[in-house]
Amino acid sequence: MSQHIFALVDCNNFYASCEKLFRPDLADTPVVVLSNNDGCVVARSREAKKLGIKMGVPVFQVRELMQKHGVVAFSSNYALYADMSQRVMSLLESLAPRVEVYSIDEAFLDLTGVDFSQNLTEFGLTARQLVQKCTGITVCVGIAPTKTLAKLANHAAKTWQKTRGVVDLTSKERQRKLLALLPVDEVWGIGGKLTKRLQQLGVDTALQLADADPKFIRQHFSVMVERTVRELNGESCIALEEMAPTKKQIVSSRAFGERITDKQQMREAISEYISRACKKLRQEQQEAKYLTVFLRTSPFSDKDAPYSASKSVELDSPTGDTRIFLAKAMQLLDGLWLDGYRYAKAGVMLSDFYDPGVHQPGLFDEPLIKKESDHQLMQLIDNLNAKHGKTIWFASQGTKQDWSMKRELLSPAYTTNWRDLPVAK
DNA sequence: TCTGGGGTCCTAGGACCC
DNA sequence: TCTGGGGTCCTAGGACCC
Repeated sequence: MSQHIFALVDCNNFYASCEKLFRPDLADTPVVVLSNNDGCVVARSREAKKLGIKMGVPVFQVRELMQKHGVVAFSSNYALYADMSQRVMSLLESLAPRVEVYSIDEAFLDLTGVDFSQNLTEFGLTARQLVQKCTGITVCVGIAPTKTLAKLANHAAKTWQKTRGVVDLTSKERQRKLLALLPVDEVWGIGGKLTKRLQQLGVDTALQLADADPKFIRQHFSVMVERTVRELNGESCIALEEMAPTKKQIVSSRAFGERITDKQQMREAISEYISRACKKLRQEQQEAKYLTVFLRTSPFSDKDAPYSASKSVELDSPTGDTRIFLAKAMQLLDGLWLDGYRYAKAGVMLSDFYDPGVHQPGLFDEPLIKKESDHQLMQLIDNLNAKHGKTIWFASQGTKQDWSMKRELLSPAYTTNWRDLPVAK
C-alpha cells in the first residue's frame, strides 16, 4: 500500500478575518458575522469566541452580551468572502501539484510523492507565511496520511498555540496520542446523533473509535462510519477530488425578512428563487427535468400554526428556460398556498439534470420543440445581468421585494466594486 | 419580536414484477 | 381453511458537512 500524504489548509475565522482585513481599527475588537437576515452568528473572531459566543446562536440571545463587550457585527458579505477565497486558493495551487478546494475557506493539498527540499512541517510553515503575506489571512495546516486525520491535525494546529499553526501527523505514535485526547465528535463525519449512539456503546474518544472493529461498526452504523474508522487508522479511503463533480441539484431558498401572508408576495418570492436557480443551472451548462417548490411557517414559533409543504413536477423533457419553470412553479404554488398562515421561508429545487441535447424523450411525451432563439434569450438575460448588475428580470419577480432579506450591517464591497475600494490615507 | 443556506450520501420501506 | 419469495427501482427522510 502506497502511503498518501494530505495537507488540509483551513483559514482561521474566515468571514470575520475578511471583515477585519479592511478595518484595521477593529484589530483587537471582537467581531461576528451574521447569517442571511442577520439571524444567527455564523463566524466569530478570536476575541468573540473568547467571550463565549457560540457558532450558530441566534443573535437576539446574545445581543446583551455583545453590547456589553462592544462586539461589532457584520451582515454576510459573500462577494467579499468569495473574492478573498479565490486569492487564497490560487496561492495554494502554486504550492502543490493537486489541490481540492473543499469549501470557501479550506482546501486539501495532495503531497503524495512530492519531493520537497524541506520537511513537511517546514512546508506547512512556508504555506502559512505565503498566504499571510499575500492576503493577510491566517491559515492553519494539518498534514496526515488520510483526509480524516488531516482534519484532526488541523484541529490540533488551531487549538494549540505552540504548534505555530502546523501539525505533521504522519507518525503513528503522534496519531494515537492526539486521538486519545480528542472526543469522538471532533472526528469528521461524526455528528451529534452518531456521537450519542457511539457513547452508549462506550466510545467516547477518537482513539476508541479508531480501535473499534470495522465490521461491527458497519453492522451497527453504516459504511460511512466504517470508512471513518479505517481513515483514523491511516488507511486512505477518501480520495482527493480536484474537479468539482457536476451538481445533482440546485436549491434556491431564503427565509423572509418579514413573514409573508399575501399570496402575491409569495408569487414574487418564488419567481425570484426560480430565476436564481435557473441562472445557476445554465452556469452549470445543464438542463433540469424535475422541479420542487416548498414553503413553511417558522418551526421555532409556538404561537403560529405550523404548516410545511412541498410539491414537485416532472417535465416531459429537460430545459434551462426560466419561463417554463416559472409557469410550472406558479401552478405548484396554487396547490400549496393556504390562506391564514404566516410564512417564514420558501424555496425551489431543480434536479434530474441532463447535458443539453442528450435526453431521450419517452414514447408518448409531447416532443418539445426547442428554438435556438429561446436559448439565445436566456443567454442575453444572463449576460446583461452579469455585466451591469441586475438589469432585467421577469415581471413576476416584482420590483419592491418587501419580503427580501435583511442585511442591515453589510460592509462595503471592498474588492469587487470600484466605488467601494478602500482608500489608503 | 428576532433562529441561515446549500449541498451530499445512505438507508429503509413501498411499489412493482415475475 | 390455506395466501411466496426474491429482485429491482424509486422516494422520503435522516444524518452529515461547511
